[in-house]
Amino acid sequence: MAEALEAAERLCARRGARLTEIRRRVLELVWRSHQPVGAYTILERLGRERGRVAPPTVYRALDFLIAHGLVHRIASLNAYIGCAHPDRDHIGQFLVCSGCGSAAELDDRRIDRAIRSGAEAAGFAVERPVIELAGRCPNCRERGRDART
Amino acid sequence: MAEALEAAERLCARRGARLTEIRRRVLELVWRSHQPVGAYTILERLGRERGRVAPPTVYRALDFLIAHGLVHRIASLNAYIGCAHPDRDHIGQFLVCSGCGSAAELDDRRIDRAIRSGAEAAGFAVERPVIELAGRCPNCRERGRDART
DNA sequence: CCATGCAATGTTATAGTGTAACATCCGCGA
DNA sequence: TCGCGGATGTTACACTATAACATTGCATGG
Ligand SMILES: [Zn+2]
Ligand SMILES: [Zn+2]
Ligand SMILES: [Zn+2]
Ligand SMILES: [Zn+2]
Repeated sequence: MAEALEAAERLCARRGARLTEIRRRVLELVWRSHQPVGAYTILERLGRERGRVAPPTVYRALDFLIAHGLVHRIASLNAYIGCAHPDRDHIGQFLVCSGCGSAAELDDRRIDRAIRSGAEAAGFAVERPVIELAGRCPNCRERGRDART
Repeated sequence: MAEALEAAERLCARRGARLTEIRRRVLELVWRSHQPVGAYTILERLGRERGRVAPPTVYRALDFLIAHGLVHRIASLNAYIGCAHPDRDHIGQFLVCSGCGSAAELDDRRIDRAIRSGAEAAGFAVERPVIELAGRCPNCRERGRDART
């Protein structure tokens, strides 16, 4: 996580983007959670440090982080997660565990190729794929733990 | 669309599920829209016919329709769309056009295989994939029309 | 130094999406 | 008839996100 922060610093410096205090703090909070985290959870945690914080503050920071690929949004959860490889220009593919709530990022070229060629066969040009695979992570799978869903 | 309604009737009859007046009406409204449609849009349209209708009425109908595969939810749009092949046991893969707002369902085995094998390689068992590909449909692509995004 | 312009943030209010909880109705079988 | 379970009605609320406008703060050229 510390390295994620450093990577973010470097990346922003290189691009001339300003990783301000708030943006940096939001990024930290996203990383600190080991699961995808909701905007209002961030809001609340940020509020503990800085007194009252309003939703736009958090959403603007998230917008910035997402625009720079430092954070991904997981639409099926309305939640946000840090990206471990913001340098690579990539789309996210997510493995979302319904047992423990964790999410891992996958970056499988074959999946990317399959969706692009499948879509192309239908005459469709993919721009922003949303790939979010709900299921069971290795841990939860092994332990046959009760689902949270 | 009429045939979608009939298919729904048959499917529910076969399963002993009750396609009640409201559920049927919601299904019609979903199909009548040629784009993915939001729950509150359905709510409003349903309200025109039946006087005041509250959100749970619509959400319950949608839950039923989704459970029986008659309707899919598109998470990245918070919207719902009718399924043309409710018989086939399938997951949905969607091509969502950011130009005209339309959405087409794709059912590409190769995509399904690619995601399952990719996830499996990470020890992850996929249960409910969410595949929503935002991009340009053939029409909008050709006409270089202005994006809505 | 000051003007001034632009990006970032603060602030208030509101829009949009979805559910909990409990009441009521209605058809069907014991 | 009585009771039961599924469907619907009703109210209230939780959660997610954005619009609109005010303010701050910093860089940059005059
Ligand atoms: Zn990533
Ligand atoms: Zn798990
Ligand atoms: Zn379908
Ligand atoms: Zn289009």
